[in-house]
Amino acid sequence: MPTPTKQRSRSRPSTAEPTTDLGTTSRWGGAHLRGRDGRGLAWGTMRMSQLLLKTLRDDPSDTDSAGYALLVRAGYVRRLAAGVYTFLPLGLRVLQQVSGIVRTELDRAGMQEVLLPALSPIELWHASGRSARFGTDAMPALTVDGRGGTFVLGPTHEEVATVTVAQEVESYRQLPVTIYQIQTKFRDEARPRYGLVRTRELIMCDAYSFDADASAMAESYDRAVAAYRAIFERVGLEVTPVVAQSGAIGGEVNHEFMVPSPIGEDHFARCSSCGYSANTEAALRRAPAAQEAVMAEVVEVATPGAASMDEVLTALGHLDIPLSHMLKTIAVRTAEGAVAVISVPGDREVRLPHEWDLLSDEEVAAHPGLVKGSMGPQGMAAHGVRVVVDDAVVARPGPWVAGGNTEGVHVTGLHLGRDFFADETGSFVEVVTGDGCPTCGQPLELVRSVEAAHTFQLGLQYTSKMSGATYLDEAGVEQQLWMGCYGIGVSRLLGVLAEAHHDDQGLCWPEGIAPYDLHLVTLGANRNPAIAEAAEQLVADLEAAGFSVLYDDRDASPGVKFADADLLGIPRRLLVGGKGLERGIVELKDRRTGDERELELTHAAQLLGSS
RNA sequence: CGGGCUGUGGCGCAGUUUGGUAGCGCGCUGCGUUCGGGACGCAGAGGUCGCAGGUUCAAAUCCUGUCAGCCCGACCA
Repeated sequence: MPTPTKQRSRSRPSTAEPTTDLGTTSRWGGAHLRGRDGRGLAWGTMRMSQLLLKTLRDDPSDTDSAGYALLVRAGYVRRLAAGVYTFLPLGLRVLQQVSGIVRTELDRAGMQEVLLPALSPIELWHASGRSARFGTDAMPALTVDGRGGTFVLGPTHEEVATVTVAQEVESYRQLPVTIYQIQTKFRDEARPRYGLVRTRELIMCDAYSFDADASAMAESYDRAVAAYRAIFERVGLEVTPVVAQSGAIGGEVNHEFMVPSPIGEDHFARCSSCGYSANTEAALRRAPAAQEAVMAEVVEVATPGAASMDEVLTALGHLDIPLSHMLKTIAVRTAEGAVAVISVPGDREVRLPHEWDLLSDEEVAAHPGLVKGSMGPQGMAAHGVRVVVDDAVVARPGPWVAGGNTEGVHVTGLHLGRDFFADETGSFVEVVTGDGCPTCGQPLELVRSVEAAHTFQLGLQYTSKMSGATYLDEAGVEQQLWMGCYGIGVSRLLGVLAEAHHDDQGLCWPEGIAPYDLHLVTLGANRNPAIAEAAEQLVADLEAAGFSVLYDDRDASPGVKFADADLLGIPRRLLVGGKGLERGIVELKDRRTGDERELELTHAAQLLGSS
């Protein structure tokens, strides 16, 4: 239920007649004339005969998901360009509902709302070092050249937030402080998809905390995470915060907030028995059970031209070796800068730890001992290359098939501990459903999901580079600010919500998210003035009771009105028609369940308010 | 950024193979009949066929280029 403010006067008659008194519900009496109750949406009534809305019977051709197709068909959003959307009145109302919830929860957590500029001078990005990444895929930012120089259309706001707080904060007495904003961000997305889920222009809520030291930063972080959980709870989405990186390097903490969804572009691993969860880049799995080694001799086999696992398998076809007994070996640079090879079973994908990078073809070619397409872990010590092997290789020491470290040659019968030696072992494969949970050993499952929010403990990453991001401590000593940042995709949430709440007929918004509380439909009002009068009176009663109402006063056929009501997805539909009016009742239908109920017309507003 | 496909009234599409001057459904406007789950009749409005060149007596149709969009992949703060 909404928590309507009941301070509006009851003495505001609703009438279909045009009037010069803008204080009444005139024929122009849209919500925009009626004020807001501080936080939630404007209450009052929107007449569909006045609403900027056109519903579509068919799916537009460019829709790629059910929720997005319905948002377009129901007239909530329109696409202007790839990944760029217009919010029409209904869509904006939903957006405002979601941002209202975000605001309430963040304010409650002690954060303070600001509005940072979308445009920021590129010098700021030079200072943080992030401009160097603009040309890469790592940070596809958009820039504009103006008279004042080059500006970045903000993809995120760590720099601006840091500068802003640095200007205002001078003393430990002012800490901690967390600011947030709800604002449009710009990202030069390579491939926009799924309507509002992956866009080039997006509405995001981003928060930035500043603290005196690491432990205070961690406290702010925990508060932000708790606030984010509360937000997801209120919008009715299941969320799992997952560890986003292995944390092996640098101790940087960060979590992705994953919402399971059919339109998810990510997967995360989840253990239903102990609650372990991590995204696929960070997820570990328990070492497989040890197997007895079957000793075999090392044999070189010619595999001309075979570089990929499949090609090698084909070249060795006569030996009948399963993919899982082949070693996939790739060359990498570790976070410390050392060259290493990682060997995993051939039927698994390598998981690179945080800040480890694949060696480029040129680097491989330049390194003696590394042969692209024929790499193996044996004999690497002689070339100063570290050998990292996955636990599965430890569990089953041999025999393995690997590259022969010579062009066109592979080797069979390799054994760990005899023919090659591990400098480091661990979980280096991407987990798959059925792998053992690293903490409890029960099977993990992979869940398709959307990243709906992301939180970071940034530490001194920005504040150490941006000048003036310091404060004086109790001893009068200058200290650097410890920073955290927290982003939640507000417009993306809309896309996820539409995907999560719909059926074959249309959208089914949850209460508190829907653009209006009630959808009032009349049937036959143009032929029977009594129906129009009854509906007008009901609208007035509902308004007085604090409800926002979408009033279908159009002269349209019943089928059209019903179909539109289902499509728009407002939780409860009220129907005033000839049949019911004879008995003095109005019919109430729940959009989601389809349950119908009759209410006494004269007390309907009261009954709805107390139910 | 690679590979594939598609651009024709507001929306969804046919027409392109075999060049002959644009059509269907929905929507829209007017009038009338209807009216409790996307009604019907009659009369209308609306398109330089993405754009630019070229071939031809003639181009939505053939050729070249270009732009945009979609799908698969790569990538993803």
